[in-house]
Amino acid sequence: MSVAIENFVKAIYKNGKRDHNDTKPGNIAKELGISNAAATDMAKKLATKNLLHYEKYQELKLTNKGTKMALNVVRKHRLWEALLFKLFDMSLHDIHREAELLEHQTSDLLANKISEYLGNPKFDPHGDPIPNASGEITTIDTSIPLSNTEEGKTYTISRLMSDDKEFFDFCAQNGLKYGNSVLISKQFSKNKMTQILINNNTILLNEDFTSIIYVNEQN
Amino acid sequence: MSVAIENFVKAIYKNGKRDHNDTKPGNIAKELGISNAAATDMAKKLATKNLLHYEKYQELKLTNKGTKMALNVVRKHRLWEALLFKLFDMSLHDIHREAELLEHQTSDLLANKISEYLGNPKFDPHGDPIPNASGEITTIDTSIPLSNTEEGKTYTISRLMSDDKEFFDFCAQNGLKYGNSVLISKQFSKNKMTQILINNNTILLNEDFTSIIYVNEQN
DNA sequence: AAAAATTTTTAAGCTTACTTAAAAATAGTT
DNA sequence: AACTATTTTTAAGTAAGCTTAAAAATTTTT
Repeated sequence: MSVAIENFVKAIYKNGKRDHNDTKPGNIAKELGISNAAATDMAKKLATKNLLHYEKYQELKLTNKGTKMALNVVRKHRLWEALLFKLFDMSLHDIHREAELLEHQTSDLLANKISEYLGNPKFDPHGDPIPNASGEITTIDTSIPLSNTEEGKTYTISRLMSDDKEFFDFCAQNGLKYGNSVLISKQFSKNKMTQILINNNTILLNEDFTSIIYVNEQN
Repeated sequence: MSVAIENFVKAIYKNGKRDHNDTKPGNIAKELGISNAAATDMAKKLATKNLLHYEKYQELKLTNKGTKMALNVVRKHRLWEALLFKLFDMSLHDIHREAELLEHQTSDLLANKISEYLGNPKFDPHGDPIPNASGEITTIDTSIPLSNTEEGKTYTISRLMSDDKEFFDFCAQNGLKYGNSVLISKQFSKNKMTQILINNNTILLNEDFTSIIYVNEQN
């Protein structure tokens, strides 16, 4: 299976996981930076390969086979992120970009070796869960976006759901890192801003950020 | 530049380094597993990109630009081999296969990070020299094939110049490994066999093997 | 040096993964 | 409900990197 196909099923998988699950060709096209026409073509083709269900004008739905393929690519991506993060001093954004390419050129054998070397980690450096070799995500995700947190409580950062360089640069500068603690100083419901205390610094985040930073409540 | 192009210049580079330097399209085609026609087409195309000099029916010759590209790919290949060898328990053959794919999906930045992490090694696990970031091979290779050694002398294995699984399996079983010592017990000039003593075992090698195992004399 | 064998080149054609442009269907707005 | 805007689909076309088959040139053999 080609890189284009792997990326296609991966895009459907990711878009399907989101709030407003939109997996119509146009959204997948946007995700991949290709034309809508190309996405429709590919969707039809992958339907014949039993990777997804295609019905005109409807959302694209991965079959079990398609989901398995997507999870296998996601597994390799996240294992590479974890390995590069451990070995090298590189920004999360750079690590993501390298993993985006390496994920398609990695045998199952190598993926298993990386996993073993890292002690079979359950999460990558963004806090995203790493599927196991069978394509299952065994961890239960109880985390919530920062936008849904309560004033005065303290949380642990569990996921940074983004690929964006500026976002990661901002995170790196402000200690917004997987595992770190944040205290919610104030929730401004009107303009959907959130004020947090982290590393003894007070910072103010807008919804763009509070919707992609996930946390778990500390007990 | 595409994977096909990178592999093409790499194949010319490798074939150009051999004894009977044959870089005509047919040999490159054989190396890459494509048709002669495809190799001729590609050669013409790469000439327009200033990667090689093409003259009908003549050997293909890399330009400086082409050589630089080839060495950059070779560098990434060998750095991956060195890294995988260090981190994981995998056969040299498997390591080679993974590196063959990863080499094309590796930024210069990542290559430099790998090199740095490994302490800027000069050789990969086969003993092949690793070009530096400028595409230069600074080491001087004084090694000779086992077939040219003298009876009674002891040598250090410096290179295993092969990609073949069976060869590596044989090497692994018999302690034929980069850095190990071999004593030449006997050279049979008639049938070009060589008897060596390694790890207290006497083994007999034919020319297929003695021509690709390189060694340095121990003083 | 001529004949035979091999290699290289040319030509035509294929598949993959795209593109743009226009037609058809759906979704949003008044 | 009708009109408008957007999205999806269809259709035609392109570039990369191959293929096979046949013609042209080179190399090897006798």
